[in-house]
Amino acid sequence: MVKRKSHKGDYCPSARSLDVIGDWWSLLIVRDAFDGLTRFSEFQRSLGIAKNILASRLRTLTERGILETVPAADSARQQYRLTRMGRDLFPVMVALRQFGERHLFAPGEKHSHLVERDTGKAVRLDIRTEDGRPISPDEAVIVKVPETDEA
Amino acid sequence: MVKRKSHKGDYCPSARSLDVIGDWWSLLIVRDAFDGLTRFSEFQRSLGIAKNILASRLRTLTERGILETVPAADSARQQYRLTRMGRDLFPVMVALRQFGERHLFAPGEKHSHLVERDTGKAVRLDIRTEDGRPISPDEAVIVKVPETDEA
DNA sequence: TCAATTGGTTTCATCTTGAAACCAATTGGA
DNA sequence: TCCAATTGGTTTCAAGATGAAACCAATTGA
Repeated sequence: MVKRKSHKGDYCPSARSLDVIGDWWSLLIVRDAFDGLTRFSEFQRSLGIAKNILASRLRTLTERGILETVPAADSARQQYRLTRMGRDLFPVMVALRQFGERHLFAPGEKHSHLVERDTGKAVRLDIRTEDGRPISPDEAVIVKVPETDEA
Repeated sequence: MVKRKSHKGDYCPSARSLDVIGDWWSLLIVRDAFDGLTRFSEFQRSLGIAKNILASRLRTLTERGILETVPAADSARQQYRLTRMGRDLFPVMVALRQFGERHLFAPGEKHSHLVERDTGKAVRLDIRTEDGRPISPDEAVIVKVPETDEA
């Protein structure tokens, strides 16, 4: 779905990612999948999404390799589960969460938290160089791919 | 814009974030802003977005505190610049980029890179506990806010 | 000074979304 | 075992969002 415009050919990896999961519902579905939901009705109840839209989103997420359907275990129905690729969206979820926590809640307003299972410690994202040094955003620059011979 | 549904009241910070920047164009505009673009025409050329849609997005991003307009420096026209809040979207951009690099490019296919300005070293995201231990996604769990008195 | 560019707005056709009705298959309970 | 409810959708249709193009005032540049 989402025909309006495609960035599939873009050299920017962020743009391609948005091409795959950049609509309103897809990432919320993925979030719920991380939260353990697997069934059509669970997603629908959780999100309050129209059923036709949910069906469409589950279909494209599956086509694109973010979700997979597994025949079942206890039931004749199917389950939707995150693929390896889908699980690799975890940092995106954490980043969105961290931004929301910081800016979108009033002081004192309650929200859910992401913690390590065994210790209960908060989970955070760090931006680092490949050799492990933490850096701040303004020290990072994007190096474009050479199109003709310009840097 | 984007009237279809709101998650403003949601207790999940990710959902609220998607409420603010979760449409097709907004994050691409933010990406370009990180890349140094400031002018209406620059965004339009870079994204190939319809002008009415761009105007609408710039307006709501500004209303929501992601961008701000600064009167100018060399010109009578305005500039759009990331606010502090907007700059805090950087980890989201990096996360999307990292996902795209990993899964959305054919082996050998070229893409832009994010590097530290001074050293040229690649920039990556790490998921860690608050005390700095790196952890994997499946060790993290979401703790919901107690609604009535259920955990 | 005059043409081109910028930064939009308006209009309109097309596409997407959402709500509701509908339906076959599955499941759960009496 | 039988029937009702639930699940996992699809179809239909109205309303909303998007995109292209035309248009326009203000700015800039030569």
